[in-house]
Amino acid sequence: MIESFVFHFGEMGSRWGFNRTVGQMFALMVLTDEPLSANDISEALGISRGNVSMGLKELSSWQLVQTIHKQGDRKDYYTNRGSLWDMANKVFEERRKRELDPTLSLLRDILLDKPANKDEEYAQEQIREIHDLLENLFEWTQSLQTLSPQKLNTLMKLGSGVGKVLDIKDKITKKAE
Amino acid sequence: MIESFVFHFGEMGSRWGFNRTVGQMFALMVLTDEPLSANDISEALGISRGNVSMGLKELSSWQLVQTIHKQGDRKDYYTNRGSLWDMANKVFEERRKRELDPTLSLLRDILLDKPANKDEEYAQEQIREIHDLLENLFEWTQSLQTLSPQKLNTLMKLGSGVGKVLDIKDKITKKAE
DNA sequence: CTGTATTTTCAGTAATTATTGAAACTTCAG
DNA sequence: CTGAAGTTTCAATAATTACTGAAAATACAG
Repeated sequence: MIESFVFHFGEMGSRWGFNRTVGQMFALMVLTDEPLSANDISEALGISRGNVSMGLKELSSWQLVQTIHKQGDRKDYYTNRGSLWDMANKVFEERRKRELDPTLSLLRDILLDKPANKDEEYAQEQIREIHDLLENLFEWTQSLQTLSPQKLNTLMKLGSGVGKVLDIKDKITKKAE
Repeated sequence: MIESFVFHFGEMGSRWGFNRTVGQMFALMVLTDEPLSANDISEALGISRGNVSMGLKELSSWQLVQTIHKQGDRKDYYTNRGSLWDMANKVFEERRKRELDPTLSLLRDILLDKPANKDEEYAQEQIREIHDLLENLFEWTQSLQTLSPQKLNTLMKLGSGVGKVLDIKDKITKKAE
């Protein structure tokens, strides 16, 4: 049971921005109550000690793990940091930083150039559209992250019903004019 | 200009689920008004003819390209399919299918098992939390896709202001009780 | 139909990315 | 301090993934 989960999240992990073993390491920590030593992880997953060290470094850069020191024990112990919600947030944010940020900044640069001919003009139009779409998306996801988990949950539960709520809001705003 | 965009989207493409050359091919088609022949693409990107063929196949499976036949010309021509919005939607949906679906179904399977001991009990609790979170996310993104582009745009523009709108909705619902 | 232009396939190879393991480094109990 | 226990680094290598190009398949103008 734990195995199949850990294995699967290794595969999935690669889609979420880190590689197989890093994904497995993280999954293992999430499913294990007790903090684990680097050796525990190495043995549980059958990977080298060095690989574990690199994986922990990677997960730290995502701020997904915390180190625990037991007194009278030289070893470091590791466990996942924060609630599941926090972790999901972290991954989300980190990916936005790594994927959306550089793209947006490149697009802005390109849009500063003057198109040299018809073709470039068309290309730039397209790029502007992409830029605007991504920027909207960027700002939106950013603002969603400032919402409390409860509010976000309400919003998610609302589903497409959010359409109706928007209509109501429209009416109210119009009345106020 | 076009080059830097195409190049960059090649790199980014890998994050969006397809590889470098497929990303570049798609970027090229988006920035080019005229439909392109497979040879055009091969030359423009400096990649082999066979690779183009495989890339087009991949992009078709994402329903991102359409084939155009010019009469009196044997060659096939290709261009991106649908508006930018449609394309973004397609990528989004396809990724949900490929990433979220299999994970959810694995999690459901695991949750059917009876935990054999304390450790597995803890693990299963964690898995249940993850399952619930992902399922909510899944349903939410699905319902967002049924919203009209305009409504979605309003929602995005609203940003964190959506919190206030939810409060208003709360009041109204309570009054109605 | 036929012959040729075009596309697709896929075995072989190249490029990239992940992993190991031994050496260097760090830490801290005694 | 010292040295053993522990961690990190990184060059070498393994595993994976992407790409090429030639051969097979397909499509279609004449």
